[in-house]
Amino acid sequence: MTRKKIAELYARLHALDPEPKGELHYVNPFTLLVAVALSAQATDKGVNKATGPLFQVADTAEKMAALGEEGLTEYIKTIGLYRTKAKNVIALSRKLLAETGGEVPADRDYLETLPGVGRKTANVVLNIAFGQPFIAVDTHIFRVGNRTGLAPGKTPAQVEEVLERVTPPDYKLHAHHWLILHGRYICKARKPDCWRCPIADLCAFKPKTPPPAEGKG
DNA sequence: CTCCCGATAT
DNA sequence: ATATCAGGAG
Repeated sequence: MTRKKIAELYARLHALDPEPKGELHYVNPFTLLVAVALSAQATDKGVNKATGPLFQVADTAEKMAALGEEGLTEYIKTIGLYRTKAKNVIALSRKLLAETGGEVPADRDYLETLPGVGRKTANVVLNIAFGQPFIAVDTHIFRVGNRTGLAPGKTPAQVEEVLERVTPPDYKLHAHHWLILHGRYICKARKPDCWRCPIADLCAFKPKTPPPAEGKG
């Protein structure tokens, strides 16, 4: 995609949503870290349903560690991959407690040493909790980057590298949310709503199926 | 590459 | 019924 088209793409997403926000619930960097760790292969709504009661009881590494694996499991049983997640969240809470006193460091290399925390989760925490211009590539952004031609890549790491390189500096802080929200509500995995897409004319993907029939208005 | 794994949309 | 959902580890 040309630099001109890329600038136009971001300008439109910006105009439509000047202050885009994520939909995972959290109250501090630690709860954001946990919420994102729980969100792998799960919906935001499902995660929020579980973290509501959970964070009321445990909103710090110390309290989370005190819950223990069995205690945490009772809160997150409704989330997919819950056994692995319970193990990881308790382990990362204990690790933070031992190594930083429970504080979440704004350091990507350190964050990636935590169990259950990879590149994507670390980038989300740095971007959302600490306001740093990193672009976390999740399933939505991976799809949007490839479909549109904005950031093609065979792996999330490649897509991230391209996004980092082609995204104008002024847009880097919000690029993550713009692209993820676009992917969630317009550029959907199964049936993308290209007919109401604000950047369709800039996009490499051309749908074969026509828009659904209008209800009588 | 496989495994993990319940809820929801289609 | 099945694809998908704010992935990460072995």
